[in-house]
Amino acid sequence: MDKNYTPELFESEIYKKWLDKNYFRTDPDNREHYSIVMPPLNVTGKAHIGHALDNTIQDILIRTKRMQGLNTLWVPGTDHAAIATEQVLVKDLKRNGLSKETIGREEFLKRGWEWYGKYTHVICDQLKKLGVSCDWSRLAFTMDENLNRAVRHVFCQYYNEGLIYKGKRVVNYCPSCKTTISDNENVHIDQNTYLWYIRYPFADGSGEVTVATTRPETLFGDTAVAVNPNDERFKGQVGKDLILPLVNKKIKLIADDYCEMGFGTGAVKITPAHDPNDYEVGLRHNLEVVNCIDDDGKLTSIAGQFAGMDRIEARPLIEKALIEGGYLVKKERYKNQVGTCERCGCFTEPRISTQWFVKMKDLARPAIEAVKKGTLKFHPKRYEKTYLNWLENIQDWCISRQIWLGHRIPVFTCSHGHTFASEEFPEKCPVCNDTNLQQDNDVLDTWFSSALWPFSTLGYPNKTKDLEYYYPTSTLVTGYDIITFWVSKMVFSGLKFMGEVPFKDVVIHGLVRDIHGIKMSKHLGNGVDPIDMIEKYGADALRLSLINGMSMGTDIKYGEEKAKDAKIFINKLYNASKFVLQNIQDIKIEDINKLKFQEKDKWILSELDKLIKSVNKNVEKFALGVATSNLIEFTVSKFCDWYIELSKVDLYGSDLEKKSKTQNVLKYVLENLLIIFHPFIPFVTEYIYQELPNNQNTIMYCSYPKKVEVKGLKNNFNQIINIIKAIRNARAEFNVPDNRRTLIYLKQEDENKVLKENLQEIAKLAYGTECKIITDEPKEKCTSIICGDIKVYLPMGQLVDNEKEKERITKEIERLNFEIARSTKMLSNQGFIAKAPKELVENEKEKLENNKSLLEKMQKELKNL
RNA sequence: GGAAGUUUAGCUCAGCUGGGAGAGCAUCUGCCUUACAAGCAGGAGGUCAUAGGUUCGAGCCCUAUAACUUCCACCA
Repeated sequence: MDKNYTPELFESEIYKKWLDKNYFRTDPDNREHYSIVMPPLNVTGKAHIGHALDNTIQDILIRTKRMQGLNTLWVPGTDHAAIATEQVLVKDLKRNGLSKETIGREEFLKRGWEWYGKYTHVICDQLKKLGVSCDWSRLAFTMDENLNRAVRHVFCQYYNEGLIYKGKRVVNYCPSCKTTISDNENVHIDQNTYLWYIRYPFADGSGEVTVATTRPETLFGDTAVAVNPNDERFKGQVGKDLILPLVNKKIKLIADDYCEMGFGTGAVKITPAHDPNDYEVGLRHNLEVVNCIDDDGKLTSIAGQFAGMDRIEARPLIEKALIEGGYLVKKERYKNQVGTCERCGCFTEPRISTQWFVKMKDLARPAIEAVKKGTLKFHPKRYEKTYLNWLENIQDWCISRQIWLGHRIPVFTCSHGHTFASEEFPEKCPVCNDTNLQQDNDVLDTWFSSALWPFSTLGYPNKTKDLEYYYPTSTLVTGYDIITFWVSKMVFSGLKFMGEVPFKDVVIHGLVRDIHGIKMSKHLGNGVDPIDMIEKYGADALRLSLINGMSMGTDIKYGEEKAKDAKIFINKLYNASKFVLQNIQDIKIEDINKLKFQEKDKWILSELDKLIKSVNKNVEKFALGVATSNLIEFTVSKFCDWYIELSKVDLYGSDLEKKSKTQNVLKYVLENLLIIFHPFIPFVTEYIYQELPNNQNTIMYCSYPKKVEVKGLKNNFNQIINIIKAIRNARAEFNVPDNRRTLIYLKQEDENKVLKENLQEIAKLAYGTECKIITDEPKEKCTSIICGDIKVYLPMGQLVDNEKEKERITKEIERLNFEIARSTKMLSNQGFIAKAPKELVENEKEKLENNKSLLEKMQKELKNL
């Protein structure tokens, strides 16, 4: 082994071996299963650090369950990310002076496939670098033929059950992406704008009504002005005609509850084509719908001189025209929220259009039930609220998108106007046998296909073995940002088409932010590239740095330092392993159960036992960050700091039996440590494991321990640790440098076997030349330390001076007095005695007694000086 | 407008069903001890956001307040 940990030397080689040996591959059998479907990765670009986190969590769960002997399936997959990919392609065409329309739908789709073919492996390769143990033979893509079939099948079923309908609605439309987007993709941002107060004169010249608006440019689409029916100010005027400024056409003053009396001027202009509320009002009052903004976000011919101008750019000109016409009453600064397109950031337009919808009410109900009944659990639980809140206020789902990439809506119309949905491409109209069929032009929202992910990837709509065996999947891991987007849709789809929830546990993790807590973005350039981190520090370090200390569901502040720190720790583990390996070359492996342990062996084994149990428990609870800190703590503070140092006494000693025993314990502890660490840092653990004698082909299939399989681990080793620590303390207090060794005298009140067994260990770890048990006070000048029943004398010659010694003891006496006072106070509290658990009271009493006797001893010491 | 989260050492965060405040990094002191100087040993550093309450006992439970963050929502 190299002197230091150098992951680049073995990570890719190990991954290749895992792949070559087909270790990730699995098929149904008679074992219990554990399955995860990977949230599909967008084939638009590189993996980011969020992907690294998401997939590390999944890999940890999968590897653990695999080692626990379950039939473990992890399905990887990619998503066609239609809108994003289409944008990239369109941009590309534009660069070459082309457009979608010039090359046509077929050619465009062909280019889409080329793109997917080219970039799928890019993102998959990046995941492989991370060490993910998913079954690559099942790599799925939302536009694979089988998944397409699932989409069409589901669509047709919805359609035939009347759950899908075509309807006119005001939807969010992005003029730059040129498609409808869902409410989820419509991001509201704060905006500093103005409120324009515009005068609408009555047609009969009997006065005017002033309305306030944030969007003067939609004025051209106004078809009414509304006031509240109870508003006294407008009594007798409702029903009269108003003149629409700039357009000079007549519109009515109507009364509708939608208009709130206390707000603005009490009158609001109604633009049914460009505002969802106004549209509703329009329906109630049978108003005309006038489109004044077209597909490109430009004003239509109704806007007269402004026709053809961008709606935002036209605003100041319209304002000018209003002023000139004497219509503008005033303009006030105003703060409000506007919708923007999540993808391109430009202002979205609420727009009336014909779209396809899924009726949600009935689908949502069982999905709500599932969480309420606990068949589906969120971790942490608080995210159930996000989920429930959304489903309980569900709107119908707009599933049509005006783009070309993706699943084209399988609805056909014949020349006689018969419309029907068909799973396969139909030859003729089922009603009139007409063969002249026209397919709907729109494609489906990408989430429509991802909603089916947990079963479409397992073979649905075919009744496959995989589907039968692995569905419902066990755990879904994803970020809180797509609970409503995706998780909820999978749940109602799973319940609807499979009759069961798609997964039992939903593990929600937070977002990875930059070191200042700011969201990483290309725009800000504050992103951390996971591949960079892997190249610099290794995949294991990246994984560990993301997981360690993470609290599930909470955002992570991440900086390169974390990867560096993780690498430093792994180096430590690597070196400890190197030490063990170097010292067990001549090991005679024995049954660990048959060894007669020394106290220190029992101690480390009992610590290992605690560790294993706690890691088991925490992984079960998805508290992965706690599990890693347990693992690190054990490795550094138990194994390295103590046991390895202690083991040197026997390894370098002349007692061969002790040496062999120690070798066996070292191997046992290291091996178990590697195994429970493996899911978190798979590469280095496999690498080291391969160096161990008597191993299996891979650590991946070692059985994951539930506890240490050894009896009789009770030990009294802590007193030795305490003695060593006390000596180190005392030495530091007298400023004795570590390289200056002294004799150590130990005086015991009673015969102490543990002490006798560990004299060399104490000497080694407490910087002694030798450790002697004495019966009388030593003659040299010493400092003395009281450690329970043991009194330690350190002959430190000149360094010991009485004043300093007095100071030290006085300090200790002060501390004891404080402790005694505290205990006494507690024990004299009747409430405490009566109500606290007995054990606690007993403990307190014992502590008090101990401290009292220690105090006595210390006082005697002080007197002697 | 509704909802959730966070507030603990200089920094990043742990802290279980209430029972003497923890880790890592940074910092200070001493050490190249043959696994590791990417290291070892020791130290300093906290009114657990604020104010009340419940309790024998509160970082933890309850109520208010403040600051920050996020999600949801059609108010011109």
